Amino acid sequence: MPRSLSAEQVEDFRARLCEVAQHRFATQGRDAVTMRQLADALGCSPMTPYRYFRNKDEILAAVRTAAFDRFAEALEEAAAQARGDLRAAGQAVGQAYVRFALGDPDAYRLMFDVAQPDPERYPELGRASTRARRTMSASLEALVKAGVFHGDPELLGLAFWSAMHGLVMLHLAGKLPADRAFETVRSEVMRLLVTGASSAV
Amino acid sequence: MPRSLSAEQVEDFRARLCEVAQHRFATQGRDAVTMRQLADALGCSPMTPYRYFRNKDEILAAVRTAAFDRFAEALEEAAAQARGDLRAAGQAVGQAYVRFALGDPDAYRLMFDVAQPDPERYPELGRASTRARRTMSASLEALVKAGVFHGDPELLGLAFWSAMHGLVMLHLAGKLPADRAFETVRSEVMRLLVTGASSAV
DNA sequence: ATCGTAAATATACAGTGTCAATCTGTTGAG
DNA sequence: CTCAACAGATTGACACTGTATATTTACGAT
Repeated sequence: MPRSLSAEQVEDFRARLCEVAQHRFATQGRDAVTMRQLADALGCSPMTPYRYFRNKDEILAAVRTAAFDRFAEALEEAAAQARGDLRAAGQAVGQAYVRFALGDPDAYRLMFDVAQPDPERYPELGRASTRARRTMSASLEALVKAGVFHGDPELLGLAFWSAMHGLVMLHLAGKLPADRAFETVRSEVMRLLVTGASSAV
Repeated sequence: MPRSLSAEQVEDFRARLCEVAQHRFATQGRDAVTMRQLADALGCSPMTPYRYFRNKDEILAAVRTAAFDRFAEALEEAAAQARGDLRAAGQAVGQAYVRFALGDPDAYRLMFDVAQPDPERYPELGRASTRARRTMSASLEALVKAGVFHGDPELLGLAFWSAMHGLVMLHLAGKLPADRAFETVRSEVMRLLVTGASSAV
């Protein structure tokens, strides 16, 4: 029997490749990243990654899946942190959302901005994405059930998500005036949304 | 002296090229569109467009500039339509925003979703983009001046813009549940924002 | 030592944007 | 009418891309 890669070795190579690929995919877009560049960065030949991934898009899917999972974990942790107080938990999840987006803009862009040719080909990607969304809406549903917010919980969730997503996208695209302005705009958006959601339908 | 292209002929070719390029850039992204495809669609050789545009990115910039100008015009028209009634004018501009985004998703994506390598190289693009933004915030400022909304007008403008942008982006990306849902989510977002903005700081 | 085979590499191909050289066709001057 | 001059279109390269296929390398079992 010839030597064979251990699962550990395989995972190690995949991890090293993903670490290099994540930043490049996020900042330059899928097409601007070349297999030869990635191979150079890893010190291997251009075809070696093909032993660990079917093709370029599978690398992209792996990187995006990892981003969704980290995102979901951050949200879940925030929700768990302030378990007792519903209002605090909702606020914590909202803050975790933007904190993650600003702290790891590569991951945020990978999740919501980088286009993936055939997403349905990668079930793990769908699972991770669903996991993130589930946590996002859970705290809002709780607030409605508790009578703090009024309206259809799912609808409220989409509305909050839309607003936060737009805010983050404009910020990451550099369309918001200055850097300090982000927190200002964020709290303003939140003020409007919370005030609106708190008043009866 | 040899024959020379009239300004009209030049503009005609540029227009035909842009019409073909706009949809492709918007739906497939900058890199997936090839000069050879565009040339085929126009029935010319791959190098002919280079006589009318410096390179591929200049074509992209031209297409995006046109989109911004059409967008600005739609907003300006809506604002002018309901001149007398401030509240109606604000609502009209908001509706014109989403109506345009949904009616011409290609243009919306070109403006806010398609990445342009060196935007600062194309001053016309910046001008058109500024024109659109100016109209967007003007009606909101008027509402604040009239005492209908409360808060910093610029901040309110950014908040409304963020929310609408996020909503449209999620819709265009197919992340909102169903097709009918868009209008539902839109009015919910608007309900929250308007309610929040109407209450005193 | 040598054989079998997994892993890595080398080669090759059809595609890309676009530079540079070439060709085409119109037009004003003689 | 002829023809040179030159704008505009085309062709042919070149260095790049993703990746299929062929080849080489290197290691464990005999």
